[in-house]
Amino acid sequence: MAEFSLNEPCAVPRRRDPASTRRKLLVAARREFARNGLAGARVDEIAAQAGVNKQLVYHYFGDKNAIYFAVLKWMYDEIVQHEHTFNVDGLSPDKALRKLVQSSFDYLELHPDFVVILNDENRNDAAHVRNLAHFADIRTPLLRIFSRTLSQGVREGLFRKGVSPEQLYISITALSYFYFSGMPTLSAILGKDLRSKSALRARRKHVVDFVMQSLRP
Amino acid sequence: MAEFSLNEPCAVPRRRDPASTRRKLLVAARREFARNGLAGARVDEIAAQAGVNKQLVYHYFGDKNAIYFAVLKWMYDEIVQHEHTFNVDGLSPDKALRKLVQSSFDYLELHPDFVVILNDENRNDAAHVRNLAHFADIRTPLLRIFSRTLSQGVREGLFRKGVSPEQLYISITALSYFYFSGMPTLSAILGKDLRSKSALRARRKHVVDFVMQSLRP
DNA sequence: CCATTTTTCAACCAAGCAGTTGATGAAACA
DNA sequence: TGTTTCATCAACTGCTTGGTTGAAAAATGG
Repeated sequence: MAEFSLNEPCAVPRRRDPASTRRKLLVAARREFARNGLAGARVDEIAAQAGVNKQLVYHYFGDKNAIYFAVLKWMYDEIVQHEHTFNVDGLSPDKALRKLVQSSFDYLELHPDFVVILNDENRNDAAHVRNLAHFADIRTPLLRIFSRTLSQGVREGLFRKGVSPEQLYISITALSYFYFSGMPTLSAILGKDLRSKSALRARRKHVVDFVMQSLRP
Repeated sequence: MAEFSLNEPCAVPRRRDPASTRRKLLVAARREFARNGLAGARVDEIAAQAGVNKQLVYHYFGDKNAIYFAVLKWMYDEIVQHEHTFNVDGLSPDKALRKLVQSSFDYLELHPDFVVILNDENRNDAAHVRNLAHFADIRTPLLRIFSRTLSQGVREGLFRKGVSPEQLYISITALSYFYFSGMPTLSAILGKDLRSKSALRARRKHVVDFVMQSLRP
């Protein structure tokens, strides 16, 4: 009987490509953590989705927590990079704020993984985000832009006085974030699909209006 | 050598008290699910915290999912009951809304478990909440009160036109909910403790102002 | 007091899981 | 070409965990 092994070298021999393997693992991990959270995620599943052996998770990252941390750092870098592309120079404070609110809504719409992983991080008492703070100033660039825009708008008489930039930052984030983060239960409660094109458009408009109206002098 | 068993009847013999046992299990489960989510929660831990044998979880509820569902239903009943105590009759729409916004903030402050369990439910795509919808109309009473108050305020010229009650419901909830749900990461980012008395008071005031200002005609 | 039902429990099991081991073979470089 | 380094893998280990079993103890009811 002829020996026939599934383990012989493939017709297309696999190449050694550590960078690509690492990246594939990160992508798979992000999906898996988003779907199931840190506790619910399965290392086997991450490896399978990445199409590599489970041991490589340990080889490249150390353990489950370490790859989770790497995913978190990756997401954070993405956000900071994105926020650095914001350009509101030359815009009046109200136009600028409008644009910023829209941007933060759009970002969350395009990155559902971020929302759900951040939720998990919060349940875990931000243990890893706190750790991230050792590497970098995690105060997002957006907060600084908000502060500048707000105070400039107040000076120009476009916005009312007495609004704290930090509170505003939390509120603007909240209005968009909660919509996406609570979408499943909200959809169930309201009995409509909040992910539909029209629902998204309606929410986006409401959020912008709500903020701008609130800041009127 | 004298026999000495840890299993002999206790000095204070345990009483059979199914109702109390069930309740103790629910309380423990709620804590455990809040701390670790559905996937992360340990049935052994629930039983231990309740001070009873693990098998009682299965005896009274069936399986892990079933007790999770029971916790969810319990929380929901609590909320509905709480919202039924709202009484804004006789108040002008603006006073009424102010009171409602404060109440929803206060409720979340007093029920951190609720926030964190609802987050988990959302990550699970609201699978259980959807199920809850088979038992009852889960559209919360609060939504109806909002609707009435809003339209009355518009009629009386106290609020601007064109605000959808559903969007308003989402926004008011968002402004408070996100503060609590995102507290760990927000605290890390802003570098201050958002759970402190003064921070809570400041946020509460901001939320109320933010909403009321936004609704001005 | 005895039979029956309900509540409680310790011990156990099978499956699933994070993490380990030891080997193979491709690159790198001498 | 020989040696070293490192990416890759299959198979395994030990522990955790959801769930089961069979029976003792407490109430119930005659």
